[in-house]
Amino acid sequence: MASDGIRRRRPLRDATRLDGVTPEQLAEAITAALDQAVTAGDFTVEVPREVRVERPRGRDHGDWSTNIALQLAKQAGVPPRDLASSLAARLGAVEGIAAVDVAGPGFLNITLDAASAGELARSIVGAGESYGTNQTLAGHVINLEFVSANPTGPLHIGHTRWAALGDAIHRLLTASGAEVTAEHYTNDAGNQMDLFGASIMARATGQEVPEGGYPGEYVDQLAKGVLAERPDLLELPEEEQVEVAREVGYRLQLAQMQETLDTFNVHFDVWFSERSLHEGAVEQAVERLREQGHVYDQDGAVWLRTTDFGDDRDRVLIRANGVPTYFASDAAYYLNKKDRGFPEKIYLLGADHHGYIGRLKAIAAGAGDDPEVNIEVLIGQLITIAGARMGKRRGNAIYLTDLLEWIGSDPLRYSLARYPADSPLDLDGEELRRRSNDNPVFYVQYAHARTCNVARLAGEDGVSRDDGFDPALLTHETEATLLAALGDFPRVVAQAATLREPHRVARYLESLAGSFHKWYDECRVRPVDEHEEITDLHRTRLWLNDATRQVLANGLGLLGVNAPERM
RNA sequence: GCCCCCGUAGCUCAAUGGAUAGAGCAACGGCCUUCUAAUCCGUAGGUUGCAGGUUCGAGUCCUGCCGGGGGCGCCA
Repeated sequence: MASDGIRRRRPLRDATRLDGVTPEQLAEAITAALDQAVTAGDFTVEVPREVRVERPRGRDHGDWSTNIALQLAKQAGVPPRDLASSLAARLGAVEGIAAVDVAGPGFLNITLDAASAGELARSIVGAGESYGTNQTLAGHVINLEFVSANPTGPLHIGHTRWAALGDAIHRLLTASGAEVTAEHYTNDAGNQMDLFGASIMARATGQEVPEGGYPGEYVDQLAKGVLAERPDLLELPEEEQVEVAREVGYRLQLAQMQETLDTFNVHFDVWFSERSLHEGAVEQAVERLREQGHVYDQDGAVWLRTTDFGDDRDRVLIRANGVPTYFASDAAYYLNKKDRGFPEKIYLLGADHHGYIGRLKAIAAGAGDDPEVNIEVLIGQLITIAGARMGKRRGNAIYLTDLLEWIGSDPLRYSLARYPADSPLDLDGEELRRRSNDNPVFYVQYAHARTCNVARLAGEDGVSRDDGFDPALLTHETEATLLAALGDFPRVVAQAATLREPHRVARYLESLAGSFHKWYDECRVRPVDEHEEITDLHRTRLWLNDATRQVLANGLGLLGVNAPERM
């Protein structure tokens, strides 16, 4: 809010309703009404600690509704509609509530008066970027791991969905008060790295890549890069050649991955190297699990008895040849996260890794943790993007860089964040490319650009928020709808964070953009021409316009999508 | 064989156990000397795979089938 020292016209009246009527206040009012009804002897019931207020689908059911009467009717031994009527009579007297209706089997539909509802516009503008943040997950300390690619090639379509969703979940959890570390586990140890080095070396000398190596065209580029950095490569002793190719190639490839993710607006706090676990941590992890009594030796190998914790078979930690398995690294990594002080560890894995859940939980249990509390695995179905060009590249891989060039970061991120992770997805690439309302991202972005345009032109006309605000003027049906949508945002954020479902934010934004466009169509913010006097109606609508801009921007920000000022 | 996910409009997908199951695309029809027509308004489109069960109420939860996808290495 402006702090220009100028007194506003209605400080006294507005001061009594600074935040409008929030869902939380409504819930409290309902609880109070229940208490009063019980005290008055209307019925006897145990008043629940928390009453839920929800936004009905349609405006004809009011601004907010609650099913509390339906829930308590049985216990109270009173017909639900009677119980609802008792509450309605008491709620109707609450300041800011214009009407309370009993509907259907016993729903309570609550309609706010325009002034109370309209106060929200000013609250949102005042809160700015912080509107929507909440404390639902306060106190949660979370390690969020996603993507976790091998650094032996470019990120491909399989990583893309998790990059978009993981980053959005990171933002959602943080916005809901959790302390989150976004982490990428780089699988830079093991046999595949040697194959990677050998593949680069082969291409550097014009040979075919070895059996099981990496055939992609990018390996040629890496070979050139390695040669540019190490012109002496081919003069080195043969054993050193592969090692140098591997290490320099690794560095180049990792840098490229990081650059691509940066372009995709995906950010990690920690890039964790698997190698760092092979300097003692893996052995220590095996010993720690052995001390807990879950490790045994058989056939020359070292096993973890994961069947004790629900896995369908035991797993090898150290092979008979003395080399630790990938699973052993995972165990060490888990203990490392635990030691670094993360009670909650969230893993985002592709559907092809779902067999890993049992093993990860066994590790947690074996380490003395509670798998149901300390581990959360989100499994995402794989996606296909029809029309994606893959013919040119060997290996039929679709790379994230291709998708970024072809579709663009915003439409790609938005499209991936728009669907729940566990639904299989088949997107049409050409549809995502089109700069039209075929793609909902432009619908939402256009709404944002429109709010910016309105604000800019209104400013040129001399309409200023600071000159007046009278929420009682926001009486149009589309204004009530828009305000109700704006008020729902914090709950949507909290729910999306709790359920780890960013698509709820996207769907919400589409609905909000729709409410805005309809309002824009019906209600003018600016004077029609220079002869029309500027009134509080113009100014108050500008508040509402700017509040909408803020929520659209905040919501798009949670998805890692830009909010353009012009389109 | 065992385990996980999915099945909703012609297509891609929504819907904290709630009211008349919703959007977009595709189809058809209306509004541009307009605060930006990437907007808005309207028409049409459904036995939520099938059969039971749980309850005031089920697309949602439970059981069994049918169909699609994925997973079940001393690979990573």
